[in-house]
Amino acid sequence: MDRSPARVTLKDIARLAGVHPATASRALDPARGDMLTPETRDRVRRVAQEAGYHVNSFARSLRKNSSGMVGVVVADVANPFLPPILRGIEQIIRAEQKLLLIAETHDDGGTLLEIIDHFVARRVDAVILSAAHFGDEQAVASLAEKIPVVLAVRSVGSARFPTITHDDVLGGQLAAEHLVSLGHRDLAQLRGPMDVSSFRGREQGFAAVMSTTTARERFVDQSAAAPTVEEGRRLAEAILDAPGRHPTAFFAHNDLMAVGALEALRDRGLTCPRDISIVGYNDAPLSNHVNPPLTTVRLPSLELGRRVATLALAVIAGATTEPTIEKLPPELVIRQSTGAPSHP
Amino acid sequence: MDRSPARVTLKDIARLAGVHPATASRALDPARGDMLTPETRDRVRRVAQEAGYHVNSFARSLRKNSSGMVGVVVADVANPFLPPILRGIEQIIRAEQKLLLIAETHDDGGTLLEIIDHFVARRVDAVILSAAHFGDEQAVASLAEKIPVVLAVRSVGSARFPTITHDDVLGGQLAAEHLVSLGHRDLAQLRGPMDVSSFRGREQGFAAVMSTTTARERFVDQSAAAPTVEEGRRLAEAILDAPGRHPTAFFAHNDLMAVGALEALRDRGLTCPRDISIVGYNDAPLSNHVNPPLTTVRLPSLELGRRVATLALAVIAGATTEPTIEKLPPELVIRQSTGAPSHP
DNA sequence: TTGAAAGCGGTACCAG
DNA sequence: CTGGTACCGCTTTCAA
Repeated sequence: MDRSPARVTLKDIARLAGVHPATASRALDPARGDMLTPETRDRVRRVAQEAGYHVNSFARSLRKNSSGMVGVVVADVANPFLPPILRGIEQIIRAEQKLLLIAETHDDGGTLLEIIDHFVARRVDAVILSAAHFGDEQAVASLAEKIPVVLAVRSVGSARFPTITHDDVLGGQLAAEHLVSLGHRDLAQLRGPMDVSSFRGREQGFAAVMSTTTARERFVDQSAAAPTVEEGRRLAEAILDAPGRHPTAFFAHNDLMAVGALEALRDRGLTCPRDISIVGYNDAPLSNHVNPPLTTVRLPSLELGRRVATLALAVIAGATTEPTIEKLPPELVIRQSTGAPSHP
Repeated sequence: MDRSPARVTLKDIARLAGVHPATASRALDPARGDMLTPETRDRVRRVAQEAGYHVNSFARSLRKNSSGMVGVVVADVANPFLPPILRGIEQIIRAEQKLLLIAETHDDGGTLLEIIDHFVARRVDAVILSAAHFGDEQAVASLAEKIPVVLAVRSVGSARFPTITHDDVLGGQLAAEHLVSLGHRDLAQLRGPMDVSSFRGREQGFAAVMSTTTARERFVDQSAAAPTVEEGRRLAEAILDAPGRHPTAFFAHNDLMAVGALEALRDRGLTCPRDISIVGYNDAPLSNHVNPPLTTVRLPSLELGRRVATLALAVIAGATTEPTIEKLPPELVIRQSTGAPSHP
């Protein structure tokens, strides 16, 4: 396979069509095509077509100083709630003829910095960051000096940047209210990583409801290092194995963690929801098929993706970057992992 | 936010360091750094560091005619077996200081063509294609004339291109042998889209075993339009609602389809595995937590990602593109959705 | 409406 | 070891 057939350049097309490169450039640009005689334009286009011409996007980008790419930073592609967000973003971005550059941090600060460097070097038109931690404000600020940045899903704490998240506080409230209204009075949270705004919000929304009722929240001093099945199991075990009565309900900050808690129950001969009710978060795929089907909080992720991409486009276009922070409302999905406590 | 602080260029660094741009260029390139006096080199590097210099990758790429990016085409990011593959690819690619460009086809041929165009225009160094259909051979061939292409997961049928897949035929065999050895004699496949090599392979592996035993495979004329829960349910329903006795075992070409079949059983008051055993495929997240936990076929996906990326790198480096086709062996994971037939 | 020329920011080659 | 120079392919003034 000979792979360097000296690619066709604009000059070639110009020569073939008997015009100046500048003219060829105009003919091929839809926006400026009508500066030419239709004949010239069509001739050039036809020649380009036949010769299999493709612009060299480096040259174009170098000249225009814009890459036509939008960078997306996520913590972990494997997180099942991301795909709908990515899809929403992609729908909007592709409609603009731009391409998506996706990178993963694995929640590592150093990797985030590296990725930012890459994105800056590649002059992406904007960065959509959905992997922020509370500590990342500096890094984001310095990035934002160079490239438009939009925060998705997770905020950095302050409202310095345009941000679109799910309303995690409301989500935590919904979970708490549901459990309290079922009659639970002794509840515990299985908390996700506390340096991420999403989990912090859920924690606060939940706690806020607790403080206005006769129910009380079990003090748990640990939180998950990552929102995984293993960590959910670990936290649940710590609570279940503590001396004294166990709580009658768990609010897990994530469906995977909820599943981990389910495992811990099962190991101890407890059943859900008879002994302990569990609310998850995200409505991950198959969470309606685990045993028992999970009561959870569903997020408008596709919509979030679309909005965040639209916002990014607006910022690229130079819309005033009022640091809005918009929160999309979640929805409680009641299934079979929650019920009234059996010994109230 | 002023976003055009006239970015620092190599010329600026050269001026600041009192050297010629060409020298600055050499100082900043690790590969050519030792052509200079250590003092000059370090001075330039320090200046660059302090000034916050980043190469303009367009300029570099224009000159080098290489983008430093590898394009990955997938059918659907939401498919839960993709993340480990992507992770494997990313590990290898990032180690090479290259970036990943990810695009989705949604299994649409037109979209594939568009994406290919984008990738060609952006001069990605290589394309890793894991969204191929049997009909795509032409498109791939024409792409391969311009850019190194490596096929992942799905082949196009012929062995014209370097390809690394899972061994789907073996996977189908494992499923069939397992069910037959449990005593099943009347079995059916819930087939995935038949224009994708993976599903075709599974079908053939399964059928091959059938033909060497006394078991027989129920004729089912439909296959899934997409490997989803809904399609799995639809196919299962068609079989269950057909007149006469139903088979005692299903081989679903995908875990999601298996879950759909589970739904269909439940609706009809049948239970798994007592009435019908089900084998899934992929070992998707949570497939060990559905009810009952799925017997399935596990794929070495991370490994596949790593190999395919390594292969892509080799092809970029100009290694002879002998159109190898390598197949990674899957593994049967026995859980509780399979058992001996109750009325043999 | 079209052509000429300059330059985007680097890198590579040749000379010194 | 370093400087000079040309040029990668395209877009964009400015003139004609």
